[in-house]
Amino acid sequence: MSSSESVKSLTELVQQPCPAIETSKEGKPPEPSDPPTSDSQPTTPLPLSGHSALSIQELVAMSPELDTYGITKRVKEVLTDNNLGQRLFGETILGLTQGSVSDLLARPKPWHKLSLKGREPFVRMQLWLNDPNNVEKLMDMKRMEKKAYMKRRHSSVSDSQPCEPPSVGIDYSQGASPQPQHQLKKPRVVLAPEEKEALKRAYQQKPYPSPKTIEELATQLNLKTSTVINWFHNYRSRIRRELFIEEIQAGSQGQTGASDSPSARSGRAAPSSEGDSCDGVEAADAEEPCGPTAATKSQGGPAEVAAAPAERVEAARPADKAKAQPLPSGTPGPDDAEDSGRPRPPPPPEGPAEGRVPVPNPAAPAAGEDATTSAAAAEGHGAAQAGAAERSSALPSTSAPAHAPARRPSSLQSLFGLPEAAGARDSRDNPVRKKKAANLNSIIHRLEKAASREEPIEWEF
DNA sequence: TGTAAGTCAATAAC
DNA sequence: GTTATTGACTTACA
Repeated sequence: MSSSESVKSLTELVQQPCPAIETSKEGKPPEPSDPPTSDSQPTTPLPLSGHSALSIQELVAMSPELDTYGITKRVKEVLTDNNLGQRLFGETILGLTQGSVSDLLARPKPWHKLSLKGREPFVRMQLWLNDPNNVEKLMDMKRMEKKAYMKRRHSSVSDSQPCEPPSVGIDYSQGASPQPQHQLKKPRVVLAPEEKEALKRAYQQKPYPSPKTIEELATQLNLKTSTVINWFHNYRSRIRRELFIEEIQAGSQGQTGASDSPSARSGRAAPSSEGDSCDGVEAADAEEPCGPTAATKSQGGPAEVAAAPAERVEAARPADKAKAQPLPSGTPGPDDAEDSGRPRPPPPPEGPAEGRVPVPNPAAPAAGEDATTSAAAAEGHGAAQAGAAERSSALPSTSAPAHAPARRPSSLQSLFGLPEAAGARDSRDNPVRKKKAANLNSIIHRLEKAASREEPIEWEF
Protein backbone atom coordinates (compact mmCIF):
# COMPACT_ATOMS: atom_id res chain seq x y z
CA MET A 1 0.00 0.00 0.00
CA SER A 2 2.36 2.59 1.10
CA SER A 3 4.60 1.48 -1.58
CA SER A 4 2.35 2.48 -4.36
CA GLU A 5 1.76 5.74 -2.70
CA SER A 6 5.33 6.42 -2.29
CA VAL A 7 5.93 5.56 -5.81
CA LYS A 8 3.36 8.04 -6.72
CA SER A 9 4.96 10.80 -4.85
CA LEU A 10 8.23 9.69 -6.15
CA THR A 11 6.93 10.05 -9.58
CA GLU A 12 5.84 13.52 -8.81
CA LEU A 13 9.19 14.13 -7.53
CA VAL A 14 10.73 13.05 -10.70
CA GLN A 15 8.51 15.31 -12.58
CA GLN A 16 9.73 18.24 -10.65
CA PRO A 17 12.92 17.12 -9.26
CA CYS A 18 13.95 20.08 -7.37
CA PRO A 19 11.28 22.57 -7.49
CA ALA A 20 12.16 23.99 -4.22
CA ILE A 21 15.68 24.47 -5.16
CA GLU A 22 14.60 26.43 -8.05
CA THR A 23 12.13 28.39 -6.19
CA SER A 24 14.58 29.18 -3.62
CA LYS A 25 16.78 30.48 -6.28
CA GLU A 26 14.14 32.25 -8.15
CA GLY A 27 12.19 33.39 -5.25
CA LYS A 28 14.90 35.70 -4.31
CA PRO A 29 17.43 37.16 -6.52
CA PRO A 30 20.01 34.61 -7.34
CA GLU A 31 22.06 35.91 -4.61
CA PRO A 32 24.00 33.22 -2.98
CA SER A 33 24.38 35.43 -0.05
CA ASP A 34 22.68 32.82 1.90
CA PRO A 35 24.35 29.82 0.60
CA PRO A 36 21.53 27.68 -0.43
CA THR A 37 24.09 25.07 -0.43
CA SER A 38 24.85 25.03 3.11
CA ASP A 39 21.40 25.29 4.28
CA SER A 40 20.30 22.43 2.23
CA GLN A 41 23.19 20.57 3.61
CA PRO A 42 22.55 20.22 7.22
CA THR A 43 18.97 19.37 6.98
CA THR A 44 19.62 17.61 3.84
CA PRO A 45 16.09 16.96 2.92
CA LEU A 46 15.67 18.11 -0.52
CA PRO A 47 13.33 20.96 -0.27
CA LEU A 48 10.75 19.02 -2.03
CA SER A 49 7.48 20.40 -2.85
CA GLY A 50 5.67 20.22 0.33
CA HIS A 51 3.12 17.64 1.17
CA SER A 52 3.57 14.02 0.83
CA ALA A 53 6.68 14.19 -1.18
CA LEU A 54 9.29 11.99 0.24
CA SER A 55 12.36 13.40 1.67
CA ILE A 56 15.49 12.69 -0.16
CA GLN A 57 16.49 10.36 2.58
CA GLU A 58 13.43 8.30 2.14
CA LEU A 59 14.03 8.23 -1.50
CA VAL A 60 17.53 7.10 -0.94
CA ALA A 61 16.42 4.39 1.37
CA MET A 62 13.95 3.14 -1.15
CA SER A 63 16.11 3.51 -4.10
CA PRO A 64 17.15 0.42 -5.92
CA GLU A 65 20.77 -0.14 -6.49
CA LEU A 66 22.03 2.58 -8.73
CA ASP A 67 24.89 2.45 -11.07
CA THR A 68 26.89 5.29 -9.71
CA TYR A 69 29.42 5.07 -12.41
CA GLY A 70 26.85 5.21 -15.13
CA ILE A 71 25.06 8.05 -13.49
CA THR A 72 28.11 10.17 -13.10
CA LYS A 73 29.09 9.39 -16.58
CA ARG A 74 25.83 10.63 -17.90
CA VAL A 75 25.91 13.66 -15.73
CA LYS A 76 29.32 14.51 -16.99
CA GLU A 77 28.13 14.18 -20.51
CA VAL A 78 25.12 16.32 -19.96
CA LEU A 79 27.08 18.97 -18.20
CA THR A 80 29.69 19.03 -20.87
CA ASP A 81 27.28 18.96 -23.74
CA ASN A 82 25.34 21.81 -22.32
CA ASN A 83 28.24 23.69 -21.07
CA LEU A 84 27.08 23.64 -17.52
CA GLY A 85 29.54 23.95 -14.76
CA GLN A 86 30.07 21.73 -11.83
CA ARG A 87 29.64 24.58 -9.47
CA LEU A 88 26.19 25.48 -10.63
CA PHE A 89 25.15 21.90 -10.84
CA GLY A 90 26.56 21.10 -7.48
CA GLU A 91 25.13 24.01 -5.68
CA THR A 92 21.70 23.93 -7.17
CA ILE A 93 21.07 20.28 -7.73
CA LEU A 94 23.19 18.46 -5.25
CA GLY A 95 23.78 20.99 -2.59
CA LEU A 96 27.48 20.38 -2.77
CA THR A 97 30.44 22.51 -3.57
CA GLN A 98 32.32 22.35 -6.80
CA GLY A 99 35.18 20.40 -5.39
CA SER A 100 32.92 17.76 -4.02
CA VAL A 101 31.11 17.48 -7.30
CA SER A 102 34.32 17.12 -9.18
CA ASP A 103 35.41 14.43 -6.88
CA LEU A 104 32.14 12.67 -7.03
CA LEU A 105 31.99 12.72 -10.77
CA ALA A 106 35.53 11.60 -11.19
CA ARG A 107 35.56 8.91 -8.59
CA PRO A 108 32.16 7.61 -7.82
CA LYS A 109 32.04 4.88 -5.30
CA PRO A 110 30.03 1.83 -6.04
CA TRP A 111 26.58 1.97 -4.65
CA HIS A 112 27.06 -0.77 -2.17
CA LYS A 113 29.98 1.02 -0.69
CA LEU A 114 28.08 4.15 -0.02
CA SER A 115 26.44 5.13 3.18
CA LEU A 116 22.96 6.50 3.04
CA LYS A 117 24.30 9.94 3.03
CA GLY A 118 26.74 9.13 0.33
CA ARG A 119 23.99 7.82 -1.86
CA GLU A 120 22.05 10.96 -1.67
CA PRO A 121 23.87 12.86 -4.37
CA PHE A 122 23.54 9.94 -6.70
CA VAL A 123 19.85 9.75 -6.19
CA ARG A 124 19.64 13.41 -6.82
CA MET A 125 21.63 13.05 -9.96
CA GLN A 126 19.48 10.22 -11.13
CA LEU A 127 16.37 12.18 -10.52
CA TRP A 128 17.82 15.12 -12.25
CA LEU A 129 18.74 13.07 -15.24
CA ASN A 130 15.34 11.60 -15.46
CA ASP A 131 13.75 14.79 -16.54
CA PRO A 132 15.32 16.38 -19.54
CA ASN A 133 13.69 19.62 -18.64
CA ASN A 134 16.04 19.88 -15.79
CA VAL A 135 18.85 20.66 -18.08
CA GLU A 136 16.89 23.49 -19.49
CA LYS A 137 16.12 24.74 -16.08
CA LEU A 138 19.70 24.68 -15.11
CA MET A 139 20.64 26.52 -18.21
CA ASP A 140 18.09 29.13 -17.43
CA MET A 141 19.58 29.43 -14.08
CA LYS A 142 22.93 29.88 -15.55
CA ARG A 143 21.66 32.67 -17.70
CA MET A 144 20.06 34.32 -14.79
CA GLU A 145 23.18 34.08 -12.81
CA LYS A 146 25.08 35.67 -15.55
CA LYS A 147 22.57 38.40 -15.84
CA ALA A 148 22.67 39.07 -12.19
CA TYR A 149 26.40 39.14 -12.32
CA MET A 150 26.41 41.64 -15.10
CA LYS A 151 23.96 43.72 -13.27
CA ARG A 152 26.09 43.76 -10.26
CA ARG A 153 29.10 44.67 -12.18
CA HIS A 154 27.29 47.46 -13.79
CA SER A 155 25.90 48.85 -10.69
CA SER A 156 29.15 48.67 -8.92
CA VAL A 157 30.99 50.31 -11.73
CA SER A 158 28.66 53.05 -12.74
CA ASP A 159 27.17 53.31 -9.41
CA SER A 160 30.07 52.87 -7.12
CA GLN A 161 27.31 52.28 -4.77
CA PRO A 162 27.85 50.91 -1.36
CA CYS A 163 25.64 47.99 -1.87
CA GLU A 164 28.64 46.18 -3.07
CA PRO A 165 29.66 42.87 -1.93
CA PRO A 166 27.27 42.23 0.78
CA SER A 167 25.28 39.57 -0.70
CA VAL A 168 26.79 37.98 -3.62
CA GLY A 169 29.34 36.27 -1.71
CA ILE A 170 30.94 34.35 -4.36
CA ASP A 171 34.26 35.88 -4.89
CA TYR A 172 34.32 38.11 -2.00
CA SER A 173 35.20 35.58 0.46
CA GLN A 174 38.73 36.44 -0.17
CA GLY A 175 39.16 39.55 -2.13
CA ALA A 176 36.70 41.85 -0.58
CA SER A 177 37.69 41.29 2.93
CA PRO A 178 41.38 41.69 2.91
CA GLN A 179 42.32 41.01 6.41
CA PRO A 180 39.09 41.22 8.17
CA GLN A 181 38.82 38.33 10.47
CA HIS A 182 42.32 38.72 11.63
CA GLN A 183 43.55 35.46 10.30
CA LEU A 184 40.79 33.50 11.71
CA LYS A 185 41.48 31.37 8.78
CA LYS A 186 44.43 29.20 9.07
CA PRO A 187 46.51 29.23 6.02
CA ARG A 188 46.21 26.07 4.11
CA VAL A 189 49.01 23.68 4.66
CA VAL A 190 50.66 22.58 1.52
CA LEU A 191 52.92 19.65 1.85
CA ALA A 192 56.10 19.71 -0.09
CA PRO A 193 56.70 16.89 -2.49
CA GLU A 194 59.42 15.53 -0.30
CA GLU A 195 57.11 15.53 2.62
CA LYS A 196 54.49 13.71 0.70
CA GLU A 197 56.99 11.26 -0.46
CA ALA A 198 58.16 10.63 3.02
CA LEU A 199 54.65 10.18 4.21
CA LYS A 200 53.95 7.78 1.44
CA ARG A 201 56.91 5.76 2.35
CA ALA A 202 55.78 5.69 5.87
CA TYR A 203 52.41 4.63 4.66
CA GLN A 204 53.87 1.82 2.71
CA GLN A 205 55.43 0.52 5.78
CA LYS A 206 52.57 1.21 7.99
CA PRO A 207 49.23 2.32 6.71
CA TYR A 208 48.00 2.60 10.24
CA PRO A 209 50.78 4.17 12.20
CA SER A 210 50.66 4.33 15.91
CA PRO A 211 50.43 7.65 17.65
CA LYS A 212 54.03 7.32 18.42
CA THR A 213 54.96 6.83 14.83
CA ILE A 214 52.81 9.71 13.87
CA GLU A 215 54.53 11.87 16.30
CA GLU A 216 57.87 10.84 15.06
CA LEU A 217 56.86 11.50 11.55
CA ALA A 218 55.56 14.86 12.47
CA THR A 219 58.75 15.73 14.21
CA GLN A 220 60.94 14.58 11.45
CA LEU A 221 58.97 16.31 8.83
CA ASN A 222 58.38 19.27 10.94
CA LEU A 223 54.68 19.06 10.62
CA LYS A 224 51.92 19.16 13.09
CA THR A 225 50.82 15.80 14.23
CA SER A 226 47.32 16.63 13.22
CA THR A 227 48.55 17.22 9.74
CA VAL A 228 50.17 13.84 9.66
CA ILE A 229 47.08 12.23 11.06
CA ASN A 230 44.92 13.95 8.53
CA TRP A 231 47.23 12.99 5.79
CA PHE A 232 46.98 9.35 6.68
CA HIS A 233 43.24 9.53 6.92
CA ASN A 234 42.93 11.20 3.61
CA TYR A 235 45.42 9.01 1.94
CA ARG A 236 43.81 5.83 3.10
CA SER A 237 40.42 6.93 2.11
CA ARG A 238 41.52 8.16 -1.25
CA ILE A 239 43.33 5.02 -1.96
CA ARG A 240 40.25 3.13 -1.14
CA ARG A 241 38.38 5.12 -3.63
CA GLU A 242 40.87 4.50 -6.32
CA LEU A 243 40.33 0.88 -5.64
CA PHE A 244 36.67 1.31 -6.07
CA ILE A 245 36.94 2.91 -9.39
CA GLU A 246 39.21 0.18 -10.51
CA GLU A 247 36.64 -2.24 -9.44
CA ILE A 248 33.99 -0.43 -11.30
CA GLN A 249 36.00 -0.13 -14.38
CA ALA A 250 36.99 -3.70 -14.30
CA GLY A 251 33.40 -4.59 -13.92
CA SER A 252 32.16 -2.47 -16.70
CA GLN A 253 34.83 -3.65 -18.97
CA GLY A 254 34.09 -7.17 -18.19
CA GLN A 255 30.52 -6.86 -19.01
CA THR A 256 29.86 -4.20 -21.52
CA GLY A 257 32.74 -5.27 -23.44
CA ALA A 258 34.99 -2.35 -23.37
CA SER A 259 32.94 -0.83 -26.05
CA ASP A 260 32.46 2.12 -23.97
CA SER A 261 35.71 2.29 -22.32
CA PRO A 262 34.65 4.50 -19.53
CA SER A 263 38.07 5.03 -18.38
CA ALA A 264 39.08 6.38 -21.63
CA ARG A 265 36.17 8.59 -21.64
CA SER A 266 36.30 10.00 -18.27
CA GLY A 267 39.76 10.44 -19.28
CA ARG A 268 41.43 10.89 -16.08
CA ALA A 269 40.18 8.44 -13.71
CA ALA A 270 42.18 5.53 -14.66
CA PRO A 271 45.02 6.85 -16.57
CA SER A 272 45.91 9.62 -14.36
CA SER A 273 45.85 7.42 -11.46
CA GLU A 274 47.70 4.76 -13.12
CA GLY A 275 50.51 6.73 -14.37
CA ASP A 276 50.88 10.15 -13.28
CA SER A 277 49.43 9.92 -9.99
CA CYS A 278 52.79 10.11 -8.80
CA ASP A 279 51.37 11.62 -5.97
CA GLY A 280 48.55 10.01 -6.96
CA VAL A 281 47.08 8.07 -4.57
CA GLU A 282 47.37 4.83 -6.02
CA ALA A 283 50.64 5.19 -7.43
CA ALA A 284 52.01 4.69 -4.12
CA ASP A 285 49.95 1.79 -3.59
CA ALA A 286 49.94 0.58 -6.92
CA GLU A 287 53.35 -0.34 -6.51
CA GLU A 288 53.44 -2.99 -4.02
CA PRO A 289 50.54 -5.07 -4.47
CA CYS A 290 51.29 -7.04 -1.59
CA GLY A 291 52.88 -4.16 -0.55
CA PRO A 292 55.26 -3.20 1.87
CA THR A 293 55.03 -6.64 2.84
CA ALA A 294 56.57 -8.87 0.44
CA ALA A 295 58.64 -6.59 -1.55
CA THR A 296 59.50 -3.86 0.73
CA LYS A 297 60.09 -5.76 3.76
CA SER A 298 61.99 -8.49 2.26
CA GLN A 299 64.55 -5.93 1.48
CA GLY A 300 64.97 -5.49 5.05
CA GLY A 301 64.96 -2.28 3.94
CA PRO A 302 64.94 1.07 3.44
CA ALA A 303 61.95 2.46 2.05
CA GLU A 304 64.20 3.93 -0.45
CA VAL A 305 64.14 0.67 -2.12
CA ALA A 306 60.59 0.03 -1.50
CA ALA A 307 59.69 3.28 -2.88
CA ALA A 308 61.08 2.35 -6.14
CA PRO A 309 58.30 1.41 -8.41
CA ALA A 310 55.71 3.88 -7.57
CA GLU A 311 57.95 6.55 -6.61
CA ARG A 312 59.73 6.32 -9.81
CA VAL A 313 57.49 8.74 -11.37
CA GLU A 314 57.72 11.09 -8.59
CA ALA A 315 61.35 10.68 -8.22
CA ALA A 316 61.83 12.28 -11.49
CA ARG A 317 60.18 15.31 -10.24
CA PRO A 318 61.77 16.38 -7.08
CA ALA A 319 65.20 16.96 -8.25
CA ASP A 320 66.28 17.50 -4.78
CA LYS A 321 65.62 14.14 -3.58
CA ALA A 322 68.52 14.46 -1.38
CA LYS A 323 66.56 16.91 0.49
CA ALA A 324 64.01 14.34 1.02
CA GLN A 325 65.98 13.22 3.87
CA PRO A 326 63.07 13.51 6.08
CA LEU A 327 61.92 10.13 6.36
CA PRO A 328 64.89 8.02 6.61
CA SER A 329 63.42 4.99 5.30
CA GLY A 330 63.46 3.60 8.65
CA THR A 331 61.39 6.15 10.25
CA PRO A 332 58.50 4.23 11.27
CA GLY A 333 60.81 1.55 12.04
CA PRO A 334 61.67 2.37 15.54
CA ASP A 335 58.45 1.58 17.05
CA ASP A 336 57.67 -0.94 14.54
CA ALA A 337 57.66 -3.58 17.06
CA GLU A 338 55.51 -1.59 19.25
CA ASP A 339 53.14 -0.93 16.52
CA SER A 340 52.89 -4.33 15.31
CA GLY A 341 51.98 -5.39 18.69
CA ARG A 342 49.43 -2.76 19.00
CA PRO A 343 45.99 -3.88 19.60
CA ARG A 344 44.56 -2.38 16.61
CA PRO A 345 41.12 -3.07 15.49
CA PRO A 346 41.05 -4.98 12.35
CA PRO A 347 41.20 -2.33 9.79
CA PRO A 348 38.91 -1.99 6.94
CA PRO A 349 36.33 -4.58 6.84
CA GLU A 350 37.27 -5.12 3.31
CA GLY A 351 40.00 -7.00 4.76
CA PRO A 352 43.63 -6.96 4.53
CA ALA A 353 43.73 -6.93 0.90
CA GLU A 354 42.40 -3.53 0.76
CA GLY A 355 43.46 -1.50 3.59
CA ARG A 356 46.86 -2.79 3.80
CA VAL A 357 47.59 -3.78 0.38
CA PRO A 358 47.83 -0.86 -1.72
CA VAL A 359 46.37 -0.69 -5.05
CA PRO A 360 47.99 -3.09 -7.28
CA ASN A 361 49.56 -2.09 -10.38
CA PRO A 362 48.91 -4.43 -13.12
CA ALA A 363 52.12 -3.55 -14.71
CA ALA A 364 54.10 -4.31 -11.69
CA PRO A 365 55.11 -7.83 -12.29
CA ALA A 366 57.11 -6.77 -15.18
CA ALA A 367 59.68 -5.26 -12.98
CA GLY A 368 60.87 -8.07 -10.93
CA GLU A 369 60.69 -11.52 -12.09
CA ASP A 370 61.10 -12.78 -8.71
CA ALA A 371 58.59 -15.45 -8.38
CA THR A 372 57.31 -14.25 -5.12
CA THR A 373 57.19 -10.76 -6.13
CA SER A 374 55.43 -11.18 -9.31
CA ALA A 375 53.16 -13.63 -7.79
CA ALA A 376 52.50 -11.28 -5.06
CA ALA A 377 51.98 -8.56 -7.48
CA ALA A 378 49.58 -10.52 -9.46
CA GLU A 379 47.87 -11.49 -6.38
CA GLY A 380 47.73 -8.07 -5.12
CA HIS A 381 45.99 -6.99 -8.12
CA GLY A 382 43.67 -9.80 -8.01
CA ALA A 383 43.15 -9.32 -4.40
CA ALA A 384 42.11 -5.82 -4.74
CA GLN A 385 39.85 -6.37 -7.57
CA ALA A 386 38.72 -9.73 -6.77
CA GLY A 387 38.25 -8.56 -3.32
CA ALA A 388 36.01 -5.97 -4.57
CA ALA A 389 34.39 -8.25 -6.95
CA GLU A 390 33.90 -10.78 -4.37
CA ARG A 391 32.58 -8.24 -2.11
CA SER A 392 29.97 -7.24 -4.48
CA SER A 393 29.10 -10.65 -5.49
CA ALA A 394 29.07 -11.64 -1.96
CA LEU A 395 26.42 -9.17 -1.32
CA PRO A 396 23.79 -10.05 -3.66
CA SER A 397 21.06 -8.05 -2.30
CA THR A 398 23.10 -7.12 0.58
CA SER A 399 24.52 -4.52 -1.56
CA ALA A 400 21.31 -2.87 -1.02
CA PRO A 401 21.47 -1.33 2.33
CA ALA A 402 20.13 -3.11 5.20
CA HIS A 403 17.51 -0.55 5.48
CA ALA A 404 16.72 -0.63 1.88
CA PRO A 405 13.66 -2.62 2.19
CA ALA A 406 13.29 -5.64 0.17
CA ARG A 407 14.07 -4.13 -3.08
CA ARG A 408 11.37 -2.06 -4.53
CA PRO A 409 9.59 -3.39 -7.47
CA SER A 410 10.09 -2.34 -10.94
CA SER A 411 8.01 0.72 -10.44
CA LEU A 412 10.77 2.17 -8.49
CA GLN A 413 13.26 1.10 -10.96
CA SER A 414 11.47 2.80 -13.68
CA LEU A 415 11.24 5.76 -11.49
CA PHE A 416 14.92 5.91 -11.32
CA GLY A 417 15.02 4.82 -14.86
CA LEU A 418 17.86 2.55 -14.52
CA PRO A 419 18.80 0.07 -16.98
CA GLU A 420 22.15 0.09 -15.41
CA ALA A 421 21.08 -1.45 -12.28
CA ALA A 422 20.30 -4.54 -14.13
CA GLY A 423 23.52 -4.38 -15.93
CA ALA A 424 25.36 -4.09 -12.75
CA ARG A 425 23.66 -7.10 -11.59
CA ASP A 426 24.61 -9.26 -14.38
CA SER A 427 28.10 -8.31 -14.11
CA ARG A 428 28.08 -10.49 -11.13
CA ASP A 429 27.63 -13.60 -13.08
CA ASN A 430 30.32 -12.45 -15.25
CA PRO A 431 32.91 -15.11 -15.65
CA VAL A 432 35.59 -12.59 -15.17
CA ARG A 433 34.26 -11.83 -11.79
CA LYS A 434 34.04 -15.40 -10.91
CA LYS A 435 37.54 -15.83 -11.91
CA LYS A 436 38.56 -12.96 -9.78
CA ALA A 437 36.71 -14.29 -6.88
CA ALA A 438 38.43 -17.57 -7.27
CA ASN A 439 41.66 -15.82 -7.55
CA LEU A 440 40.97 -13.96 -4.42
CA ASN A 441 40.31 -17.09 -2.56
CA SER A 442 43.59 -18.51 -3.46
CA ILE A 443 45.25 -15.30 -2.53
CA ILE A 444 43.65 -15.24 0.81
CA HIS A 445 44.70 -18.72 1.29
CA ARG A 446 48.26 -17.99 0.61
CA LEU A 447 48.29 -14.92 2.65
CA GLU A 448 46.85 -16.69 5.54
CA LYS A 449 49.37 -19.33 5.20
CA ALA A 450 52.10 -16.83 5.17
CA ALA A 451 50.56 -15.08 8.05
CA SER A 452 50.54 -18.09 10.18
CA ARG A 453 54.10 -18.77 9.45
CA GLU A 454 55.97 -15.61 9.41
CA GLU A 455 55.88 -11.94 9.00
CA PRO A 456 53.33 -11.69 11.66
CA ILE A 457 53.84 -8.06 11.61
CA GLU A 458 53.17 -7.50 8.05
CA TRP A 459 50.28 -9.66 7.56
CA GLU A 460 47.69 -8.48 9.81
CA PHE A 461 44.55 -10.32 9.61
C1' DT B 1 39.35 6.80 20.99
C1' DG B 2 40.28 5.73 16.35
C1' DT B 3 38.52 5.08 11.85
C1' DA B 4 35.65 5.71 7.78
C1' DA B 5 32.80 8.50 5.14
C1' DG B 6 31.47 12.73 3.43
C1' DT B 7 32.32 17.36 2.67
C1' DC B 8 34.22 22.02 2.54
C1' DA B 9 37.14 25.25 0.74
C1' DA B 10 41.74 26.90 -0.70
C1' DT B 11 44.49 26.66 -4.37
C1' DA B 12 46.87 24.52 -8.23
C1' DA B 13 46.31 23.34 -12.96
C1' DC B 14 44.30 23.88 -17.19
C1' DG C 1 36.61 30.81 -15.53
C1' DT C 2 36.33 25.91 -14.77
C1' DT C 3 37.98 21.72 -13.00
C1' DA C 4 41.12 18.87 -10.12
C1' DT C 5 43.54 18.21 -5.97
C1' DT C 6 44.04 17.96 -1.23
C1' DG C 7 44.41 19.43 3.87
C1' DA C 8 41.07 19.98 7.31
C1' DC C 9 36.87 19.33 9.52
C1' DT C 10 32.37 16.99 10.93
C1' DT C 11 29.68 13.17 11.87
C1' DA C 12 28.65 8.45 12.78
C1' DC C 13 29.97 4.27 14.48
C1' DA C 14 32.24 0.39 16.90
